[in-house]
Amino acid sequence: MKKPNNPIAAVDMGIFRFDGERLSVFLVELLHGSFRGRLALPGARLAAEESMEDAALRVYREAGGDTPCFIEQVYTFSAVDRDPRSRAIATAYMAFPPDGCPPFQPCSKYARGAWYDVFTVRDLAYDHEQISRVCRQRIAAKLNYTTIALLLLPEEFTLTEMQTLYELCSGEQFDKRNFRKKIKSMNIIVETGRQRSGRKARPAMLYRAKRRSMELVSLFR
Amino acid sequence: MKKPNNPIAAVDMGIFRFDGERLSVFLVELLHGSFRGRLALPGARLAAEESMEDAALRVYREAGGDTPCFIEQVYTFSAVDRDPRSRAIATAYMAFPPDGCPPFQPCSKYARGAWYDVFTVRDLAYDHEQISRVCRQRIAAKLNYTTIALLLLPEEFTLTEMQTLYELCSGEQFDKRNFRKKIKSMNIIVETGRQRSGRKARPAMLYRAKRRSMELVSLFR
DNA sequence: ACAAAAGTGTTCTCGCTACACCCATGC
DNA sequence: GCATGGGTGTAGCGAGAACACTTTTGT
Repeated sequence: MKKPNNPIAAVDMGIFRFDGERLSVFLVELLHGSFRGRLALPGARLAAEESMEDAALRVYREAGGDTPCFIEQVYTFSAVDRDPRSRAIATAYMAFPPDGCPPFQPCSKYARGAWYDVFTVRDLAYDHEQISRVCRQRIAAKLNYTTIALLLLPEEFTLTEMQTLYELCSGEQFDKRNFRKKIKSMNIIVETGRQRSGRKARPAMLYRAKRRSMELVSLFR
Repeated sequence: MKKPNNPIAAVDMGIFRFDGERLSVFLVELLHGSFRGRLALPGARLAAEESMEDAALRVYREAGGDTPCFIEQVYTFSAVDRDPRSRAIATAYMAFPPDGCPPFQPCSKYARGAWYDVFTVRDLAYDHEQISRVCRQRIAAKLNYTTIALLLLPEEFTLTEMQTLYELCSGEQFDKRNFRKKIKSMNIIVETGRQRSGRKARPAMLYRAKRRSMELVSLFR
């Protein structure tokens, strides 16, 4: 019959941010284990009196964050050989830090941590490249029917930045006039009245989210 | 610090079918444990050398099925008190049996099994009512952007049956002419040429899926 | 002055919505 | 013959797609 050898339950966390130009994920360098020295998503074993959601928030803090402005369970990965040391299943979460939070400083269980472009990361530990890809796909999907973009963008953003986020995640280009018309007609953003200058071109209008929560809306496709 | 007390990993399986009138879920009566005598989704602990997907297929067979025509991971449930006996996390899967499969006969670990209307089931064991609801929501969501309906419908079906499925899951009514026009324009079904008679009204044309796999398409909303 | 990015409107097409009556069968 | 559910078409409207030039700033 089945062996009662119980796998370890763990949480792995994809922390994503968008700075107006690039979508990045926060990776840490592992200090121990067979993947020592490799980059990985922050993660932890599930503790006894802790739900996955609790564990996910703990992992987020161990990575150096305080309170995310968004967190969501993504998928559970359970391939038998995904951890060469011991049988482990990992439930992946993704989270976005709020705008203006201090730089992430991971706790001592990691060598260091830094942000990496989501579309070019390679050679992650475990199956974390796959996990990162699934998170990306989830973000891309949710851009089309929620206001998740407003949680990923900084508090004040330009419409060009917003369009860049959509284009990066969908892999296709949009017409500038149609994009702006669509977004403006949706009643989800307001002009701040302020402008962003300092770039070597005409300053852009800054906008902010009307509501800072993820809502279901019909956007593209 | 965290206690290394490792939770049990389990799979719970929502098996759904649609008979043309009602969406049903297969439930078993538990023989053991604190929920003895109660109805529950089929489930099992994850075995040592088995991925979640393997375990899900095993649970499907233990429930009396052979090979599902659709299976998908839905969500992982991990509330600390979801199992009063022991700390357990459950990854929920949903599956649909193929049309014409023999009636389900669950294995000896259950007292019996039967199909129950998804919208009226009550008093399930553990958090299985919640799991069943999340599966339902997943089905409702996927009806709008995939051809999952064709996997839930019998091999030959009428357009009225298909419309009933959409109406039950979405909770709203559709115009018959518009629904048929939309479905026919999508190039996903073909007429069989056969009709369904025996009802006390005009016989209905029977259709079948052009392809028997779930594809991404834009349908409603 | 020129390079760089911001900003802006109109036309056309196609898909969605609303809507009502006749048809084939069982009883 | 009547009750039941099956089947069909059209007109109007709104949303999405295609498309190019002017404006404002930095250097």
